[in-house]
Amino acid sequence: MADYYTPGEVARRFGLSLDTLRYYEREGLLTQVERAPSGHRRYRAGDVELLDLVRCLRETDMPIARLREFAELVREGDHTVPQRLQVLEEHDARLTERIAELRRRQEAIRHKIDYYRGVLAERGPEEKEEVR
Amino acid sequence: MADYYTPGEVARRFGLSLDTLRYYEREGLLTQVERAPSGHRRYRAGDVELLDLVRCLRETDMPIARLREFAELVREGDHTVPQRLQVLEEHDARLTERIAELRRRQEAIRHKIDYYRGVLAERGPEEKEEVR
DNA sequence: GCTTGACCTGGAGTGCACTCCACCTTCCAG
DNA sequence: CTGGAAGGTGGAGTGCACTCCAGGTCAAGC
Repeated sequence: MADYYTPGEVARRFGLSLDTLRYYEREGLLTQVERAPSGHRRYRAGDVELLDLVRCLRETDMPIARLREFAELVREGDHTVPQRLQVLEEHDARLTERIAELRRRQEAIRHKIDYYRGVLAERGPEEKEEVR
Repeated sequence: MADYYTPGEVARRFGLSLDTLRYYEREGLLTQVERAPSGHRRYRAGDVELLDLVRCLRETDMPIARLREFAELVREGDHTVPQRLQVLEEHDARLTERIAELRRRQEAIRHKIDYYRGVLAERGPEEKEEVR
């Protein structure tokens, strides 16, 4: 139990494949990951923390390109906090809008469901014989 | 003002491109669309209604393959209403789960935003001079 | 020492949902 | 009657986010 995580551990923890993990690194979504002398990756707490945010943003559909920009800001240092904040605030707003849209669409779908239920309720009774 | 819509009208109405409209038809997401003798498509009220549902399901991320299955049920006739209902109910449940997940992720993102704001508030005051 | 499982790299391949293109026909306002 | 907009077809191309693969190296228990 050292002070770092192996690729396998990280992959399991976040439900990502090793390939995805490496892909994210190649694409610059993580700060440079340390290596053992053997070349094996060693994920530190900071890597895991950033990855946690990355996954959070990915699962809310932030595109890889935007995530890369964000990761670049992180790499540039503490003076980019205002820009990072802006990225997150904008994403938060998008997310609010997206959730609202999904809710609206869900409403419409539920109306359709109700309509179909009505159809079944109306014709169901007298067709019970016929159908079976 | 006839009792049908042209492709352009339908595309504008739903915010889809003509290519997408034709693509949906090719993929079997619509019931067969009528044609004028010239070959031009004529969308009837029924087509528009189905397309409205299709778009609703697409914008809530139902895959094309599943939409095709649904459209096939529609083409098979009224006796498939129970299956259609099942498809919609399942999608509704998925959607509920998806919305809940987005909300959870949004919570996490907002925590990060608050954290960044804290960072700025703490170091901001004495750096105001320095920064500008 | 050897096997087995985890890890490495560079690069190719995949699946999805469009999107674009070339080239031809049809419609309709002036 | 004509020019431009709208529409048609088949097929190729695109962008995104992975995902897979070959052909190796490394670590650890027996």
